[in-house]
Amino acid sequence: MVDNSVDLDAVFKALGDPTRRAMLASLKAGPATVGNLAAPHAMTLAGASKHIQVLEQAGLIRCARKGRERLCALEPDPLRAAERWLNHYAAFWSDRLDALEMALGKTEKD
Amino acid sequence: MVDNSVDLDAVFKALGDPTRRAMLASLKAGPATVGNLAAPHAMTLAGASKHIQVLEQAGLIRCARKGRERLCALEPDPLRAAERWLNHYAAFWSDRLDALEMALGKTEKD
DNA sequence: CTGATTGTCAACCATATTGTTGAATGGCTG
DNA sequence: CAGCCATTCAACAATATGGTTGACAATCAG
Repeated sequence: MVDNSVDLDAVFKALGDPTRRAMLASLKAGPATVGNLAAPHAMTLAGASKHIQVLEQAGLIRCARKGRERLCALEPDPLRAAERWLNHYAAFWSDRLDALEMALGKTEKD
Repeated sequence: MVDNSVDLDAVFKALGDPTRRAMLASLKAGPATVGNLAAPHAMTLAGASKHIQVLEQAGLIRCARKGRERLCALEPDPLRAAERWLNHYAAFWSDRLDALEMALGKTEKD
């Protein structure tokens, strides 16, 4: 029941930005500071900080002060929840690939 | 290579709206018309039509005229691409659950 | 204490998103 | 043809998003 309280809206919205997805990818290597996450992304620190807040609100990362820095780490639960949602579609991935053509031919589906 | 030309930005953005996710869920039962997809979602047909266009642009569905209706069907590739992206994080789902605490304790990660 | 580093906050701008209405299109039906 | 049905288009409004700047708070180093 780990991923019950996950807000898929917030999670998918957060994932819908390449900067944020890149930040998550960076965090696969381990926890990182805000400045660290911001560095590769030609934008101000304030801008990056906002992205990080979006990720944190979505529950995708968790952050905590460490001295004057802020350390952020990946939080896997929401990703798993998203993956689970997508998995409900796994049944389709085998067949049904041309559902549209079939439907166009049949007009009615039994 | 099926899911190569998939725009994850568009896909995740499209998934970041509950109305659109619900529409996709409806389409699991089989192809449906615009009116059909719109029906459960207290909004004008024009509004629903826009959502459907977003889904279509993201490649998540494919639509075609069928007489005076427009028939839409699930297109699984982008969902699979999204799932694949998430899967790069699967390695985390076993351990690393408290990476932040560990990092706070250690300051350096070797 | 002074000053540099790290990050956030508030205000602001430009653009995108979500939704509405009302008119228009395309297609079936009598 | 006339009219209805399903859908889209255009214009608009409200709000959200992504980004900037400049001021501020907190912490570390000397």
